[in-house]
Amino acid sequence: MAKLEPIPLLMERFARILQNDAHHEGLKPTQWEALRYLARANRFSRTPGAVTAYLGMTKGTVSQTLGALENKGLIHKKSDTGDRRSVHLELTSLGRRVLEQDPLLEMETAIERFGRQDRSALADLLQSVVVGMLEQRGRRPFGACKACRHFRKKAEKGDPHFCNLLKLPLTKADSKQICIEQEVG
Amino acid sequence: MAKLEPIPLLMERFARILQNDAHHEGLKPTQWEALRYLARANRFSRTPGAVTAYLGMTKGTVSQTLGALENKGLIHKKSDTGDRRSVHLELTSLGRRVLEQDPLLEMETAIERFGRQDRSALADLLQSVVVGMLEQRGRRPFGACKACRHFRKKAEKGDPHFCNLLKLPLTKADSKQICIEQEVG
DNA sequence: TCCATATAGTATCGAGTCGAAACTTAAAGA
DNA sequence: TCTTTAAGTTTCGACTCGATACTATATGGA
Repeated sequence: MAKLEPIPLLMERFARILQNDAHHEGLKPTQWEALRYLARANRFSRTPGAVTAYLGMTKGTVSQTLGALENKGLIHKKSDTGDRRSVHLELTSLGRRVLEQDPLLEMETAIERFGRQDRSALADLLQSVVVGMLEQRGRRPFGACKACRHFRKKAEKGDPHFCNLLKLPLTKADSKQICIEQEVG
Repeated sequence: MAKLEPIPLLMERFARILQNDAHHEGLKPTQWEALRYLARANRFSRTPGAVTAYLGMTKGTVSQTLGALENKGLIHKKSDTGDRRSVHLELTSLGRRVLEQDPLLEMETAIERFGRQDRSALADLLQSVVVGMLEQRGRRPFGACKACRHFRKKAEKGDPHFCNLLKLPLTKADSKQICIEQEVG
């Protein structure tokens, strides 16, 4: 193995490769990121505000990106029946189909060459760094609902899970998705 | 530690953080990348063509980015006295000063929390992934001159090193910088 | 020598990114 | 009710980015 480059520079090069790959299917890198997020976010977290917080950008920029996705027919906007200021976002079936061509999947082959141990070590270190950097910047982690301290597991078979923050029942699907409100235990 | 996210998604989030951080000092992310590259490239590799190959973008885009850096007074263009098609790029002293404010340096604190072993493991895995992805895409690694198979170490104290591809003598500084021609042993 | 071809780089176009700031509704609180 | 806060959109200007066309110079034959 050749001499190792500094970690920040490796990360920068990595980020650039991802960025370049993400110019496919007529979508831009940021549009892919928003689309991916919406596919993984639970129903409380599929709003322009949540996308803004997740991506860490200004709401104006995100509004434009979501507008572009809507124009392409990949997402659908629906205003909240309760709070009429807020908007709910849903992937369309076309949006779901496009996501199957996600260029980020290309990365899998470059990672498969590692064994389970190495992959797990890499994921562990990366997650530490990412969470650390998010904390430094005062941002939420956006982890899975079920890994949140507000999550209450169903008591008996057949019951729903429960979010103790929003005071709402949760389906199994909800609990697997990422949530803007997530707070680690 | 919370449940681990998939590696591609961690990388995506990481890349986004870097991208957002890179909107400082009046520079854009791509401009930082080009500036960083030019600070680390040896004299054979400080041309628009080399920057293009390093960043993996089209030459038109890179030409514009370099134009922006020149307008800001951070780099200086000089046409080659031999081949009058080609251009040599140099950082100005202002460019060097701006680079001291590089937002990528912020990342250091998030990495310092790890021990030597973890950092080294992370660098090792990352470099494997990056090199693998570059190979997949038919791109050059752009490693350090002295790690290249064309590199010939100086025979005696006082002598220069030598590049066996370009048939040119190399200073110690040259040999530490990154080279577009680099090929691993 | 002439000419085709390749190479280094620039210019232009159109869609999109991005932060900043102004703006529009709508909710919430005093 | 009046003010403040919150969710989103709109507009602006500089820049990104691939695609395409273009200029100028080099190179390698016939």
